Amino acid sequence: MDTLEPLETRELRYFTAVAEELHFGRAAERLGMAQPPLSRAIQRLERRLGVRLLERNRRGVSLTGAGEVLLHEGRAALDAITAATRRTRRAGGSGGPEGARDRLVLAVKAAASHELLQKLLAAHAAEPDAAEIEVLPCGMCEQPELLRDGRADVALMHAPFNSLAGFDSEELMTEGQIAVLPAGHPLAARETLSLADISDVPDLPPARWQQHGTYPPGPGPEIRDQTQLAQLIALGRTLAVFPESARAWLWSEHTAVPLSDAPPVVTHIAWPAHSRSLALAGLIRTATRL
Amino acid sequence: MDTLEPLETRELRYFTAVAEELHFGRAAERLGMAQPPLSRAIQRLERRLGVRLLERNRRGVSLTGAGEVLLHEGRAALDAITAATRRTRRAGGSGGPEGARDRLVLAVKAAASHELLQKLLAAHAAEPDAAEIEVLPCGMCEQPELLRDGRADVALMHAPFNSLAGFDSEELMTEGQIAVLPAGHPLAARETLSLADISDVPDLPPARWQQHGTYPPGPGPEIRDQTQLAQLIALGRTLAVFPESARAWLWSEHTAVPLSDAPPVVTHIAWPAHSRSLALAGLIRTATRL
DNA sequence: TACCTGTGATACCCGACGGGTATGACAGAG
DNA sequence: CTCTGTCATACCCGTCGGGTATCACAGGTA
Repeated sequence: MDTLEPLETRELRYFTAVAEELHFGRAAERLGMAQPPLSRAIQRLERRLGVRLLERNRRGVSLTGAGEVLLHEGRAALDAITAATRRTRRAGGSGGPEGARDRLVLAVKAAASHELLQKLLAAHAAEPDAAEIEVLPCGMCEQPELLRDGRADVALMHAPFNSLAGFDSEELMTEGQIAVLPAGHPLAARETLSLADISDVPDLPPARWQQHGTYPPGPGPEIRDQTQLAQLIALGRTLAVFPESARAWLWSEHTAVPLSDAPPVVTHIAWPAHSRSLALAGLIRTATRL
Repeated sequence: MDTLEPLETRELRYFTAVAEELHFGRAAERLGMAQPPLSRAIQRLERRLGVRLLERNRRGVSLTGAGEVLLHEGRAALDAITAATRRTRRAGGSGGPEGARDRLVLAVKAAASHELLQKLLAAHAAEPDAAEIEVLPCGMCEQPELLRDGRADVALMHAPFNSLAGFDSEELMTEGQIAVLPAGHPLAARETLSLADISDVPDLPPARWQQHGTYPPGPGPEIRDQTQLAQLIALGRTLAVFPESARAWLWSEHTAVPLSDAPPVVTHIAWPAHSRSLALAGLIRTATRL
């Protein structure tokens, strides 16, 4: 009876599609198949698990408690599977037979900790038998996702912006934060600022980053990347808060003022907790010795 | 070409079996199937990944580098899948429709932190809407495994014995360690001891715990559980080091002597980093307020 | 050398199941 | 009462997972 025969990957993919769309037709389309076999697959899954996952309410579909659990756990499992695929391909694919130099993919928030990254890469390259490092630039908060699904092996993360939950990590650097203001603005003349000073400046409303294709509400300008933000600051339309290392790429129309009470930004090197790769261990050793 | 069609769970199971046995016949037997289809499945897997996983050396099989990667990553993925199955079944299975009280499985090293556990369970039961807690006693080091494959949702772990890598955790308690000696032994008369004092006592060699069915080498007696250890100490054959809370279950033939230089034991409550369960959050809140 | 043994690979067959199309059942909007 | 949108059912087919029988080949062994 309770055979505990494991879920097949395909079933998990089907279920997450339906659970996300809450609509069999759209889910089937997304999966590139017809709707009836999808329905059957979900039914079979529910039968196998002995648990109702979806509530079919004649008009749309909703998740049961168990369905929500499976959606979360299933996503994690699917990530683990694609990570296994990617890392295996990477380990054996490129070079011919064994002996192919190990390759590590390092995910880095574009333009963040640039100097640190330079030093790290230089120091690592100087090591004998160092693995080849591929730098994967990424957006603000996607390092965890990249590590989880195997597109990256190791990442530079920035607390408190990235959560280190679920990863092993080592601290590399701590820095304060600065307010970046239009050079001509009255506040730019100050020696230091507090978060309160800049939280409610009427003529410099905080910019709104695009999140999942949509923008949060508010008065500030809408932006999609850091260059747009830099330009808007230069135009006197907004201000922003950055780690001190951002001074490296400021424009002449920008003025940086230290923030007295902003939480410090801690740069970590982080990797999946179960990693057992020698190449990774070498990189971490190099990083912690910087 | 590079369809990146995901690995099926079955293929992963087959591969890990072969990779562990390094022998197609035995692996097939373990999987309850015949050898030829297993061989074909592995070949197909290698073709799909475009990577050689096993080196067939006419006399036995060995893992390639990519094979080792897939073995590690695949185990993690399989754990994630069985965790998804277990937690989903648990979430929807027991009680009828929704509203069934949440249930959490708490893994605890048997007899460790007993008093803390008592207080935690009492405090939790006093909360309104508290989830039902099932206590799962386990051996010394298996809490991480239980959390990973979903047999448990949360665990009491003891640094530095358990590694917290890959989990979220909160510190609950710190305690010193004690040496537990036969009551009549000369060392038992001391006020305190150091690790050096007890590391090489000829008539009290450290006991050897069974690990994966086998015993490490050495002069000490072989044991399989804590009761056997307690008895051997009472008989004057060995000594042991425990956290202070072990005083609760000492026998009258035992004497506990504080260790001045043993690292403190820190009890944590730990859970999978991706957990999003309200019931779990409630338990953690209760625990940290103790 | 010749043979036996143990190993993984190949050849062939069958039944199960994943997937497609057509259609049904049913609730809600008009 | 019909029309529409939605998921379930019925039925068919091709693929593929699995089994049995057998092959190919390396190492011992007499």
